[in-house]
Amino acid sequence: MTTKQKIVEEALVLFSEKGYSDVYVSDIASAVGIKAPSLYKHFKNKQEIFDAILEELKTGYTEHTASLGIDGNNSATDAGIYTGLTEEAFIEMGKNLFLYFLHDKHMKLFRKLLTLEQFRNSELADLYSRQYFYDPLDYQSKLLGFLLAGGKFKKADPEIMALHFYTPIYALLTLCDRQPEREQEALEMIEAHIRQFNRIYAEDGK
Amino acid sequence: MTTKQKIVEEALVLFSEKGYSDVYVSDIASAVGIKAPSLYKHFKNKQEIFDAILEELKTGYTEHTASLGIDGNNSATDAGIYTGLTEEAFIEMGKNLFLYFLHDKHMKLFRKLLTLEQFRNSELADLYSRQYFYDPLDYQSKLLGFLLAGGKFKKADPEIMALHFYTPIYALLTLCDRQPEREQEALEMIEAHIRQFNRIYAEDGK
DNA sequence: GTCTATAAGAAGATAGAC
DNA sequence: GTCTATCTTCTTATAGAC
Repeated sequence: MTTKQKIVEEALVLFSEKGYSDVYVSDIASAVGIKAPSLYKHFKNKQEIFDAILEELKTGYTEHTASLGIDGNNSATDAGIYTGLTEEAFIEMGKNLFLYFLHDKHMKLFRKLLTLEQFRNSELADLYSRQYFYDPLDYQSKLLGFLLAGGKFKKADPEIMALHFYTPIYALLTLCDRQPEREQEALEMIEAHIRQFNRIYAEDGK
Repeated sequence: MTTKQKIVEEALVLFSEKGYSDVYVSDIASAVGIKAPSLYKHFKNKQEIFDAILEELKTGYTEHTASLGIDGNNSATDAGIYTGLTEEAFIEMGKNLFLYFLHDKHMKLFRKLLTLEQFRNSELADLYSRQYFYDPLDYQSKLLGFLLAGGKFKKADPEIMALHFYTPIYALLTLCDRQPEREQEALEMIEAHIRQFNRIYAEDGK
């Protein structure tokens, strides 16, 4: 890995914990293992390091969503997978999704960065909303729309159903970002949540 | 209002937008209408201003929760109110709760402050979790427990039911903190959410 | 590309007049 | 209690040697 890449990487770690202003150029340099002035051979100034992080965040997210087929192209095949799932497998899938969001290094760092900078940067506010509200809801609602069409659930608005499925996971995610020691408790709530979600949305009499 | 109170008030406004480090003592002084050195006649240093805000947050929240009866004493009477509600009134109540959280000046400022400082101060992390996760869920689950006992809903775990009721509202609240222009859209989602919540938790055949 | 030395300026805090 | 002037420290950034 080049020094330039290391700088971006270490800066992201620091910014995600303390926010832009409380991270000093010398902190980043230290983390990389060089002195602050050397850093200016790679970036014009501190802001340019932050911008490089943003670029990575944006391109990375675009690639990620494209691969997930959030544009809707893959939902049909995804639904094919889900319709055959048992409740236990469904729960395992929910937990795994939560754990991926929670522990994937770049996901976590970017999410915390967005949390800290959302009120001062409207571009980041928009990115946060898309990444942790609209896109997951879109994806889930398309998926649930297919399951609904397949008769797996009682008739309901798939968008609200997605809200009911996703927002508990979202709330627990932000809880664990803040207090990682609550992860076990969060996982137990997710399991109970999905079990009850399945039950209340199950067709009458099931 | 004393100058000291004005300082705390204006500092809160500024901290909630930009976070502790990006607000300068001179900014606070300006907002109050004095010069920075004058401010040191009222507070020993910048941190002491922040601490005064925290004190206000903590005492204010204690009083607020006590008045709401989050300790459980009032849930019975509250349930008495809710059992007689029509769906429309239930929706109106949900919207009003959301709007109160969203627009009440101190609620909003403190919430944004907690959001910005949660990763650097474990006391604030804990306060955030209590204030926007555990306490609302406790309150709602007690309330829903009474409604469940009254036969208004199908049998379910009231804690998870509270999760299903509250977390969509929480997610929309944080969305609107970030992007206030989405308030109308959020209100519409809350209405649709509560309608569907009532329907899926309704006893079979209702 | 990395270093030491240092400039330039910002921000917190104090001294002392009024 | 508020002000102007000032001190101190911290932080970004540059200069120039290696």
